[in-house]
Amino acid sequence: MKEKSHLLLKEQLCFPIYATSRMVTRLYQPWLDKLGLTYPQYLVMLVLWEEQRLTVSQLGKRLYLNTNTLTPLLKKLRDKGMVAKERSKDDERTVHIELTEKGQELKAQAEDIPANLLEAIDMPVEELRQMREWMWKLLGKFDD
Amino acid sequence: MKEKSHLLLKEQLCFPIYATSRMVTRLYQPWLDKLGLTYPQYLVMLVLWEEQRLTVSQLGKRLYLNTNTLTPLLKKLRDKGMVAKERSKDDERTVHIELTEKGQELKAQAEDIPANLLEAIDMPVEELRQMREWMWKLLGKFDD
DNA sequence: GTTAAATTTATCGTGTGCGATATAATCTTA
DNA sequence: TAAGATTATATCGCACACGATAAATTTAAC
Repeated sequence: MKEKSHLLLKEQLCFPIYATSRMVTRLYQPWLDKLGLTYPQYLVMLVLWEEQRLTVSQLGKRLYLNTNTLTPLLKKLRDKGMVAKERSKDDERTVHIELTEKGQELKAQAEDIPANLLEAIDMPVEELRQMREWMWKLLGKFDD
Repeated sequence: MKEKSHLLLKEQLCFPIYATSRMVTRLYQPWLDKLGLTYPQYLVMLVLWEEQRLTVSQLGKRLYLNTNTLTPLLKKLRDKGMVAKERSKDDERTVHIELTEKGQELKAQAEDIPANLLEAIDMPVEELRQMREWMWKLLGKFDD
């Protein structure tokens, strides 16, 4: 008996995650444009709005991003006046990233974004919550 | 009474989708390296293994990708000898993408990938199935 | 205490994604 | 049937991601 191939696009888990990720990023665009941020830059700001000040590698751990992504991205955020970079005096290898006043103020303009996105996505809140939970679980498996 | 901010990273849906997408792509890497494919290239091959021959825009619709992504990607797949490009005779605007024999043969080497990924992800099948279903539903909302 | 290993950030090269625009071919309709 | 709209693909520019490597600093081993 011939076995069925498991290579159908519809059967993959990977593909809808990948496509949904890009789709969600696109949904953010109109709001992020108003803030002058790209989507990954917005993620960095989310973390900083929670923490105010942390090192590049701490940021990387929170967002699962390496320095080869973060370094140029942070440079752009600094150029926009959103963050300040300061090399630590204790350990000259580490660089602290800190919100500027301008970056702090931007938070107020971002407060509506989550609600607007929820509306655009238009799915039952419980399903979204469950998806979020499962994906965090999945991410947790590869925290190293 | 002061309202709680909804800008916490843990509360966002967007972020785990984004991070999980990159994480899953990383999990594919070792297997895709053996095939000499990148992840988006693999997605194109998945579609072609189902359809054999279709136009650039049909591919784009299936994968939610535009030509500005597909054109250079298809050029690379052609350089690797996986696909052939042929401008249609009926309508000279359209370009047909077709599997080469080499591209066809690569499918056999890919057959194990889904099972290996399932193992690596190590989540209950039912949860994965449900996630997949919800994400396809989400994608469907923005099919235009 | 000197040196090798480890840590932290930065740099480089390749491959996407995607908005904006260009180009060429086809269709439409007055 | 010819101008204008539409369609299909390609090109360009910018911003990630990420593997590989480098550079600077600190830690650890001897």
